[in-house]
Amino acid sequence: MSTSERLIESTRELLWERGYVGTSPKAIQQHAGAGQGSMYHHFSGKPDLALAAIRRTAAELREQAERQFTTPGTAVERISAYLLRERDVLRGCPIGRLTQDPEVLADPALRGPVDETFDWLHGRLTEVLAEGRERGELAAGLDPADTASAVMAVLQGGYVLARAAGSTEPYDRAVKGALGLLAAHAATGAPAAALPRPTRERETS
Amino acid sequence: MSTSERLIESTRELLWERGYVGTSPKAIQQHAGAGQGSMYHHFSGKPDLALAAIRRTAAELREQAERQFTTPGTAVERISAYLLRERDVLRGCPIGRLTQDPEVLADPALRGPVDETFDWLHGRLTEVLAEGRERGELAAGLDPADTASAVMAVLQGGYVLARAAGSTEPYDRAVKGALGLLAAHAATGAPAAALPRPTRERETS
DNA sequence: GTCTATATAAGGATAGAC
DNA sequence: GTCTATCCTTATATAGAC
Repeated sequence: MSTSERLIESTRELLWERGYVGTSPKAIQQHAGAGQGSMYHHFSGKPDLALAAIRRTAAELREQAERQFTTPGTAVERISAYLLRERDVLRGCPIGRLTQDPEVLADPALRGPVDETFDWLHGRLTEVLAEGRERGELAAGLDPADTASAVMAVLQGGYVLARAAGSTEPYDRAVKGALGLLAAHAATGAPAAALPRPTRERETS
Repeated sequence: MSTSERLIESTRELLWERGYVGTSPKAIQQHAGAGQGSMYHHFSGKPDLALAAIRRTAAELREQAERQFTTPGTAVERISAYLLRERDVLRGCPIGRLTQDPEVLADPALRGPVDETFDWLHGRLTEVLAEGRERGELAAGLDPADTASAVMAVLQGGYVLARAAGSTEPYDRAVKGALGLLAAHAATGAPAAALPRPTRERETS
């Protein structure tokens, strides 16, 4: 892997774990096994490097999410697949995390990918839910856009609760609770069966 | 207000806005209008001061939440009151925020109040929901503990989404979506009416 | 209790040799 | 492209006078 690649990957790791303020150029260099000059040769500084890292993380998140959405099955099944996907719960969301960094939010370039990622996700989830409603899988009274936001919030909030507890339990409960509510809102006759639930620690995203 | 009080209050503000790593003793002192010696006279250092600040914020959060829970009305109404309460959405949750600070999570003393606050909140919400189920307001199939986690997650996640978007919209949508799902899960005949929704920016918690 | 030195490390970067 | 030297600022205290 090239030095530039290693720098980006190291920055992704550190941003995820320590956030923007908590990540120093020196820490990145050491993690990447690169010298100062090397870093400042490839990138103009910390914000530039962070931008590259954030963009890549955002792109990866979209790819992974899209995989659950294009799965065959009912809307509830696809939403379940998304929420129940194996995740590194205790590390939290690498994109949602950036939301707590005032310097990230203050910089339009850094904030852009964060905002756009959630926007895209909301759009996709809304589509899936709207489709399910049209097919009669979900009650007509369900608002796809609002429900999509609720699903995303359960995910993001589940991470927060899990980190506070130092355990995935609150995350698992929240997902289970949300899917329970969603299944109850399914039009009569729709299966809305729960899928198996593998949650492991320590695994990329 | 005493110097020590001003230091604690300033720390609360800064922790909320910038987090633990992002908050320096110097910044606290300036915000409090206190000198270095003053701060180190009253507190042994940054962790000590942060502990006092976090404890107070946690206590305040509990008091505010308890107010919504002791309100008269059905379970869904009390949950609605809690979620729809006026909040400073774009500032996020002053306790949930700490969850993104590795140094806070790594220090049992600092992490304790965070963990306990969510634990307490989960217990209270579970009670409210269980009560509603017993009274026949909610379907028997609803799991109070899981649903309580889902409600908390919607709140915490709603903050995250709102900050990413720079707008309260995703938060409002998530809450609306969640209450919609919850209302649908109410036993037939229960009112589960939506309450008015005032969300303002810039207001203490 | 508060103020003013003083101190060591880290943050974030530039300059210029190789 | 990478390395070393150097620079200024901030972070986080400690020491001791007032």
